Amino acid sequence: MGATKTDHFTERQNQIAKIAKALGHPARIAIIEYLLKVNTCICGDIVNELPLAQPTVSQHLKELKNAGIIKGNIEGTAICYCIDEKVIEILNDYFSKIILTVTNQKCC
Amino acid sequence: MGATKTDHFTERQNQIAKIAKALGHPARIAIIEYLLKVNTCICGDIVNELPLAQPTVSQHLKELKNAGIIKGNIEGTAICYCIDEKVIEILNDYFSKIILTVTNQKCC
DNA sequence: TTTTTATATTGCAATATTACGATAAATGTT
DNA sequence: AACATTTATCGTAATATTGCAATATAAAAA
Repeated sequence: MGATKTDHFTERQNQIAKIAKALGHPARIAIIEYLLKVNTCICGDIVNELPLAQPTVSQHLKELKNAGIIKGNIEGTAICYCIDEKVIEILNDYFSKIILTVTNQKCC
Repeated sequence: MGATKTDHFTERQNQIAKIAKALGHPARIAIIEYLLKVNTCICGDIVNELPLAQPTVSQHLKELKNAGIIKGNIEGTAICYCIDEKVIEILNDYFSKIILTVTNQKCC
């Protein structure tokens, strides 16, 4: 196997899992932190920031884009990347609700 | 390859990625949502809630436990599982900060 | 003690992910 | 046009993940 049975779960569950999965790699977290640090969309330059080869970084960027976490605008030779707040907001709302429920929980 | 180069990233980046990765599967999201729904630690019963075989569920529970997202207390024959708010709080804080930074960002 | 019930572990097949060298594609520069 | 620069894609090797049947383990119940 190795293939996730996505059709057995709700769309919402698959959505959250997809976003979380895209964030489930330190290189992709590092990319996001870099985009936050420069505090603007950055054109080029991401490859030099990471300890990985250019095709690997490109692949990670593709996955972040695919999950809707970042967006890229072509700007001449380079591509401008920035974080798409919409998706981060979805995650944030989701976990906020979890926190609320959990803290009201009578538990072990 | 297939192995993540964790030693090239900060401990923090690896920590966030690890938690996110554990949440990156719809079955594990479904488990968490079930734990929230019953609103208490649940003994047994998780297997019947999911459209997956018992060993598969056991494996997903193990991964959630390994990431610190849930904790399990042995209670006779069954095991009581519940969400560990500490880890969810780490994620929530992390994404809250991202949201704050992103919304202040002048971007494409 | 034997049986039942609940969960974990093992072993395996199918598929996915990670990483990178080589190469392609696209655009700006000379 | 020829070249340089930047990012994407292809191909491939190593490893990880997913899922389940079979089996093991552990504790309660009979």
